[in-house]
Amino acid sequence: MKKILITDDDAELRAKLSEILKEAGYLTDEAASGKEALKKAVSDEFDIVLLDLMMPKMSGMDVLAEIKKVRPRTKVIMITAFATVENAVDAVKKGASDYICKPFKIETLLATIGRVLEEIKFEDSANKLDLDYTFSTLSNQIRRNIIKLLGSKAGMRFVEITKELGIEEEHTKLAFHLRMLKETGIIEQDPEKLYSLTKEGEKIMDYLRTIENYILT
Amino acid sequence: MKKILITDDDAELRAKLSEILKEAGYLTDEAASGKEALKKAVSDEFDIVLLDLMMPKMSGMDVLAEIKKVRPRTKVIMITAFATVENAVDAVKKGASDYICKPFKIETLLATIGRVLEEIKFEDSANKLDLDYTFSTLSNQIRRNIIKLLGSKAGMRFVEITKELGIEEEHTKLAFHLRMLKETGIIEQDPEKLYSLTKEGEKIMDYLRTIENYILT
DNA sequence: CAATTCTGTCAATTATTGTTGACAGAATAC
DNA sequence: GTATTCTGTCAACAATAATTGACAGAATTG
Repeated sequence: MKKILITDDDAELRAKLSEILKEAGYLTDEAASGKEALKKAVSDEFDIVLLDLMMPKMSGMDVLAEIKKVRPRTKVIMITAFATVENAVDAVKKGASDYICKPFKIETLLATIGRVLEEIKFEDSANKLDLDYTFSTLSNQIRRNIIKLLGSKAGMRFVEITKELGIEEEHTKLAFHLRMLKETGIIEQDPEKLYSLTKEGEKIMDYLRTIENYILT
Repeated sequence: MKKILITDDDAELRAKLSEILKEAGYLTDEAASGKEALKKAVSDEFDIVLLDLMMPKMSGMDVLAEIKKVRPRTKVIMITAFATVENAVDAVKKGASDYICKPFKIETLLATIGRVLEEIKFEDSANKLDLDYTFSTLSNQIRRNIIKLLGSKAGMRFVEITKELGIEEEHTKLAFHLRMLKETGIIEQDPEKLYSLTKEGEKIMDYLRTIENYILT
């Protein structure tokens, strides 16, 4: 069940939208001001936030920026009565997923929400693949050790690595994991056969460090 | 090759210790003050830091605390001429691995270092097992989704989970992963057959969140 | 009560991962 | 140049993980 936060200073409009969206199968919550919207978006995780630009005090644009900062994965749909191309472009640049002009038809809103939710699905599956790949790479001790080793010292030779890892007797094992890491683009070899982390590899080493510190503390 | 940082304001003693430790097969570096020691320990990762308590300016105890804060896995061996039980207890509480009184025999120092290194080895292997287990659990998409789902909503029934994950047709698959998660103590079931995360599971969900946020940003 | 849905287990099968020994060209040492 | 060490490949095998279909008791519905 997807969660949508409706932000508008017009209580009547909020109530109406809330009713319609609930009928359409969404969970809804309401916020009367930008400040309230921000507060709710931070404390609770919404899939979508509907945000009216022209609200007193905090401008919708600022709220948008703040929400995206704290909840990068929450999608924000801007709603405004005074549409300009500049505003729209600005909003999208700041991370808005879409931009609707008042007055709008309910179908327009529902269609927009549907489209944005499709985007979420797509992004999620892309991220999942990435995570699969990352976690399965990191689920092996030897590979983790290789990554850490090359992270602390770039450009090592084959023997050097076997020695550091204490697996001099099992060099084929090392060759296997090195090949794996090479195929997945985590490490690379220069013409002198020295192994180093790729950019991607450094990123993964960072994840590893993050988690290790997390577990150790 | 293990790296040891020797901290003492007596240059002669430092040089002597450094020579001995190098002969014993260690990499060494020296620091003349607590401040210098802290700086080096932060910028470089040492396995062991030898720390003299009675140094001008920053007290050894403070340096100890700072080092452990930044480098929780670096082991610190305190060395002091004025040993008291209180100091020793205090040092160990603050995270010192051992406590040696001046004057000491070289054999004592080497033995202490050897013992502490053994501890590191032991801790490392324990951590590695933990990491293996964590990563291999997380390397499966379905399990990650189950964990996230139960993290957002504790106490779900079997069908509910299949529906949320969109695998109504493959219920045996879900049963398999649920059993795995149950066996590894990540999730549990109450008498009404509702599934929830265990404490351990919540911890693992935290790791997952950490990494996901890391990857997404 | 009968029918149906829910919550599994189990065994068989398949897919994926990891290990090992045999072998060999390239580089280096002597 | 010869011997030795380094840096692999390859195929066979072993171990582990994941999927699937058949089945069944428990709970719920009607």
